Amino acid sequence: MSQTPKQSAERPVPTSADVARLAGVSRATVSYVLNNTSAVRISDPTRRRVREAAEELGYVPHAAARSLRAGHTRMVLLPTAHVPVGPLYSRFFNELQWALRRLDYTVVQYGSLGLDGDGAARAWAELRPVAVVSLGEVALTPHGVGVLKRSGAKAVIMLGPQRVEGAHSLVMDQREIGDRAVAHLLQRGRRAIGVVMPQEPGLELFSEPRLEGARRAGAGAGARIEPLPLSYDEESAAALAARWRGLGLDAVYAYNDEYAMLLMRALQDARIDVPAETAVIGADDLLLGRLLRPRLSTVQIDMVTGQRLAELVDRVVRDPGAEPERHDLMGARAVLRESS
Amino acid sequence: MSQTPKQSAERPVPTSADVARLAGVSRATVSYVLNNTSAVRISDPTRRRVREAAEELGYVPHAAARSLRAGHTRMVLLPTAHVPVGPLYSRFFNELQWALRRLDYTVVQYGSLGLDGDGAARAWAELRPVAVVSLGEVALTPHGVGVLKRSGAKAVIMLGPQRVEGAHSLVMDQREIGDRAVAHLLQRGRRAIGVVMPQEPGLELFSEPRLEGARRAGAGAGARIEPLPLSYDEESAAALAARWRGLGLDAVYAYNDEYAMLLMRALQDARIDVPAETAVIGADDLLLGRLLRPRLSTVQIDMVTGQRLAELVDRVVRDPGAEPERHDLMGARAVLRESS
DNA sequence: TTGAAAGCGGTACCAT
DNA sequence: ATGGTACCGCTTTCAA
Repeated sequence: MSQTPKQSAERPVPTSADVARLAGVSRATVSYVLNNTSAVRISDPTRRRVREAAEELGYVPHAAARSLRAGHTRMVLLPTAHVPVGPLYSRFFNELQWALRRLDYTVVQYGSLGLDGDGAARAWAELRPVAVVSLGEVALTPHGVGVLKRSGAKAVIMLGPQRVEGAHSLVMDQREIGDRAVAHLLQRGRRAIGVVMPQEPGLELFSEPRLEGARRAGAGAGARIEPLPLSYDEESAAALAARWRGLGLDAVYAYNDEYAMLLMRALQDARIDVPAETAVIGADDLLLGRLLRPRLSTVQIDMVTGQRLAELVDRVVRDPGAEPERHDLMGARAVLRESS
Repeated sequence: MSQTPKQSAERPVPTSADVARLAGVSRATVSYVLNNTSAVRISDPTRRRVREAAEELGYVPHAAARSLRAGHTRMVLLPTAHVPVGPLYSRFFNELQWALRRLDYTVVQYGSLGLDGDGAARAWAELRPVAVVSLGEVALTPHGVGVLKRSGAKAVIMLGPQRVEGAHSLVMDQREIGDRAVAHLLQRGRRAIGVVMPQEPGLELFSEPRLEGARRAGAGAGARIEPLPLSYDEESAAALAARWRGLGLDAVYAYNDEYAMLLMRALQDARIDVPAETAVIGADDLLLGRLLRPRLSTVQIDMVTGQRLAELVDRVVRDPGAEPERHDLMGARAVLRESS
């Protein structure tokens, strides 16, 4: 036991048949004992022998074999491309994992970086998950939804900026955020508004609709809306700040709090007064945004709770026949602090 | 096709036998065609028929059945408890995922929230992954390593604060970080040093060794080291700042940049001059730390690249017999900005 | 109370 | 060039 098991690669993995042999019973009995099958009475001595044999061999059941036989899994697949950053997101994610586990699902995040919509759906379908919950980073097509359902997925739930045919959709309309931000700036008397567009890949799904929402809000008031590409580094921010006065803007909605903090600092370093000369607003309501001076105004976003989403998953799994629902669950409101 | 498939739950999932029947060939032929088996010649017309049949039925192979037959998987399991926050970590994570996919592994994150070391190892072993890479959030015991290896895992790699018997260990000695931070403060002439201890759960694995490193560095110079519990909210920071002068400290190492930013702001609001009265240093070298004034000094941490880790995984999988290696791969160095 | 055996969905050997 | 079939590990009915 204390010896280095360098031959472990050679030794075959113990199966229930090995346990049965060692305990002197049949494989059926092993299964009954280890699964506590209530429909069958097994004598206590036998139970003990089986348990000891399993322990001694270090037997661990083979999940694939089990679910193959069962014809279904309890796997909930969460496809991820980029691990999303931000405390809002990660709190949601942890909640969801925890809640699903409590409902006896196995939560598996499947890295789908570099797969297109249909290829990804195929790869997911091969795993025969009982449910797929897409957080919107990987585009899900109606065809992809069909593939998943035909492969036995009871629930396909899309959490993201847009609704997908055939899937239950939790629509987080990102346009709301841009809308609220710009509406807030308009209300503060601004009329020439920049909208920061992050250059980092993978954010377009969020930044584009936010810009659209900003445009919508601006159009109603005859305001000017100006997209501003920005990379998440100090040089890019400084460059933008250097040509700021030439842009003729009196306000900026900076995608989220991180970009807002970055840009606000660059503006201040370029001697542009915030908020007097230029108002700044972010989004996400990060704690860190309150640490700068002036305190950063922001758009607070209501996120669905992991608990609620887990309940939806479970409900749809139990009753897959129901029509795909569409919930609009995003609420967003501007929070005035000091930067706008 | 355009009709709502509300009966989809009823329709059985198509198997390769269904494809064979529709194409008028045997299951073997289906397998050959769809896997492009080179050892076998199949006529082009047959190939086409099989492909069309598969397409028409929406056939997707069953990964569990395949790996059951094959006797092994290409799954690399990444257990996660809390999704870690921070750009450093998420960049590493994305890199690792990408690099492993390029090496033809399937990357699966398995949520292990609320499982203890051995229970978690068992749950992982059921999936029969070819490799397990623990990022240190879920404690891995020597016994757990044994379970995994006996279940067929070729590589068990532990990336974390401490080495684990039997596993390849990439030791990121967190003590280094506390050590460097305090050494830096000593060098700046400070002698009474607070060490922020986050109260958020799940961080002890990092905060405790960092404190230990701080103590070690302080002991050599006869400095005073004072642990300071702090929650990640403004109230907690304000409360700590309010009693700051009573603590008699002239410097603080604040766990990481986020806590450092929070505390520094609270100190400033309490009219404690940074760095004159109290020096502040964080860790992680976040971009946001440079946005505060004074700019936050920090400890920069070398993280192993995802690429390198993926290569290690692949190497160990190919040659599982090799003795577990132990790499000390953490480099850390203090970066003087303005807050210390 | 326990055992024998079928079968889940693939793959690959051996025939034909 | 293609088909028949044994087998991977486990669960579950049916018999004994």
